[in-house]
Amino acid sequence: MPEKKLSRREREKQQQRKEMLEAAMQLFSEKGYHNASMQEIAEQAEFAVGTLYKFFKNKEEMYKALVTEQADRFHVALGAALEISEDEVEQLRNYIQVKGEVFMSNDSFIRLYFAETRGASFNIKAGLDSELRDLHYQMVQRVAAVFARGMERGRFQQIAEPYHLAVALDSLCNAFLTNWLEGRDSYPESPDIILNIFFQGLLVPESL
Amino acid sequence: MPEKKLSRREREKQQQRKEMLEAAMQLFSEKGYHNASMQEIAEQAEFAVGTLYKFFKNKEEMYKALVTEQADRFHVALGAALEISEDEVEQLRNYIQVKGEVFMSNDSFIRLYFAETRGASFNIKAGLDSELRDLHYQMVQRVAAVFARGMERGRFQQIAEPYHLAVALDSLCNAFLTNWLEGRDSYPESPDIILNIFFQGLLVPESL
DNA sequence: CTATAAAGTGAAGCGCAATTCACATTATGA
DNA sequence: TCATAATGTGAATTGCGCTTCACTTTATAG
Repeated sequence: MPEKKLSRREREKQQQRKEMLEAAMQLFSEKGYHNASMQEIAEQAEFAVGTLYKFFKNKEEMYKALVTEQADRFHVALGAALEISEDEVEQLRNYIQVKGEVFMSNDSFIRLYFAETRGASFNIKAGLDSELRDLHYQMVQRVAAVFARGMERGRFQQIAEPYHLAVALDSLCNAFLTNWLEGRDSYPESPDIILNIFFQGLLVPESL
Repeated sequence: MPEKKLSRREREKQQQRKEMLEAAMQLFSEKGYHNASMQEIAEQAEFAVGTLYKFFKNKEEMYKALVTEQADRFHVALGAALEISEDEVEQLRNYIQVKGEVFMSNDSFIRLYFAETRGASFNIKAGLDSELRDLHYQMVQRVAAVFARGMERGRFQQIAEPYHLAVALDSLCNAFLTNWLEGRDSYPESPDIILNIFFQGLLVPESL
């Protein structure tokens, strides 16, 4: 990573860009892509509209930059969570934990992310949604690998395909996060609440 | 239900209305609310734009009518699925089954429904999304009641709160449906694949 | 068949918001 | 200090798409 290569001016521009994206993030997540105007974003960021266009070719590019940059950050964090431990259960626990932490501290982003990856994305003509979905798919595959390894090692029972389990785990996290977003419930303090649903069989063994 | 009260003309109008909504459904689900124009919808439905406005006050009302009518149908079907059997496991099985069936045969609708209930809904100024979310919430509560009753009767173990289990089960279905929508995978033939994730504990019991 | 009403049409009006660009302001450095 | 370039500005332009409504077509009934 080139670090100190940046002149004062360049750092300043980075900062401005960042502030524009922050304003955009807030408005897009509040009102959606089509209901947030460039005018508003400019005001919120305390720039003139024209200045936004010095940084971004158009509204769509701005939105793309916003979403992809955040999504990258997010996926890097999730990936790292899977690397912390060698133990499969710990890996899953960390995944749930980090996913919750990152989302809860970026609730503007979470709205956009869900809108793009879970609802049909209707904001942008093409490309962005499939790009994000691929990122997400890769992440699910990495989680699937954890399940697979746990099975190979005899740690997990083979109650379903690893990929299905990964989809299931990820969707559980999302469901609880959505609930939290809607203020219906809190995201579980402990990842174990989510893990338990997987790890404990619900049905009472038939004792005929 | 008033049935045969309709004159020929009135039946005709119902039919026209239905065709308009079908065209709208297709375009909204393909391109999203803001990218589907009334012009296009009119062409698709083989009416003039003006005629659409004889049936719907404006674009937003049309969209609302579309989504709420479909969502009602859908929730009625789901509710009925829970009534088919007395047995808790069967009730859950039917829920999963019917949810899959209804969605798979209305894949245009599923896109809109997910966009409205799972992503942040940015299409409509106010009201619709919260209305749908409430419907959905009530459905989840009904599923939660099934879990609760199963626990009371000693059929289920108390591995998590009934409401959490219901959220979990519902989100699993959605995750598999989303996967199917994206063409990554098929929705499980049998509801048991989803149920197994709940009913079988994943972790191998420690045998020290 | 004719008059009247009901239904259907689509070109034109209108407002909104993305984008542009001529100008103003600020920074640079000679 | 002043000339020049880089940056920032926001009013004006532009185009799009919802909505309207005067008109045409079709149905009804006398």
